[in-house]
Amino acid sequence: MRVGELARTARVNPDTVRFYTREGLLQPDRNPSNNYQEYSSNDLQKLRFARKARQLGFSLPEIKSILRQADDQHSPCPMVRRVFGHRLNGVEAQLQELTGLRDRMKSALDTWQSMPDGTPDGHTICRLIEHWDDPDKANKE
Amino acid sequence: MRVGELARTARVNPDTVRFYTREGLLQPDRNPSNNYQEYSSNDLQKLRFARKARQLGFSLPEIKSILRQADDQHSPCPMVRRVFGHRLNGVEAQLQELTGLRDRMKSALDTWQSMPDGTPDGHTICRLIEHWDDPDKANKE
DNA sequence: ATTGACCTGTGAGTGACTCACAGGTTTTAA
DNA sequence: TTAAAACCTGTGAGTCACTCACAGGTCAAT
Repeated sequence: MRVGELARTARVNPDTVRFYTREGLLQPDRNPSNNYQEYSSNDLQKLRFARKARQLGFSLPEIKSILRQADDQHSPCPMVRRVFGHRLNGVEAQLQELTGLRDRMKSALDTWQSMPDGTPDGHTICRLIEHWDDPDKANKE
Repeated sequence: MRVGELARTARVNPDTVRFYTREGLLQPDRNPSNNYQEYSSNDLQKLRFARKARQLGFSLPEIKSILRQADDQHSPCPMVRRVFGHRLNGVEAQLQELTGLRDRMKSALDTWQSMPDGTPDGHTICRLIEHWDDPDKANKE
């Protein structure tokens, strides 16, 4: 496959594929006749993995070394284990925080929902902002 | 308060405070004698709100207009409602995705845990990458 | 009076893309 | 067959939300 096809099947911007290739995450062959890049299904797997890993907060250098380790079947990988463990902690924390904030948003939206449409609610926003750290107050009159 | 104190009490980098001020999110008074910026407790509230909103994925322009609406008590705010609703959807989706990925990470880590330390596990990484979208397989022999 | 901790504005750097451009290639379809 | 559309190439610049560095001004404490 070439960039466009790879990008389409992985639902990724072609420029991202090119960028990852520049950065060495993907190492496609080259068609010597036209200098086009030729990606394998292995590259597709790597690309998919990279995108998921990015969502989890891994950096490109981290992803790159994980991918390198995977290529080299014969080396142990305490590093990968460490990075994974570390990231897992971060993800858990983020998840907790996000859940709390989501609930806060929801109740704010509920409050607004119960007001007739078009009602001036600068006050509600104000209260929301003022008591953002204090969810009980934000919901009260 | 001046930048330093505001930044300290909100646990934010002073440069971020300066940046938000440049961007118009915060509008401190100026001490005309020394040209220093003077922040109010209202600014502190706005700053705290802005940081939370950022975590929820609001952009700075979005936060800015929410803050503007809050300043202007007398205008309705269908826009704020819309932006909030929109963001809430995004946050929910992100939360769902993140939860799934977290579980995937956890089980991968469990698999690795059960192997003696230092064991070459390139295979596991490979399997993890190959079957990243297929959680059942990633955990099987 | 000097040190050190603050403040000022401006400009550059970061990470991870994303877009724009100029030019070469390949596919489609008239 | 040829022209147009749809690809590909590299490079460089733009984006967002910071973050750091710098050169110089201000202020409190010793």
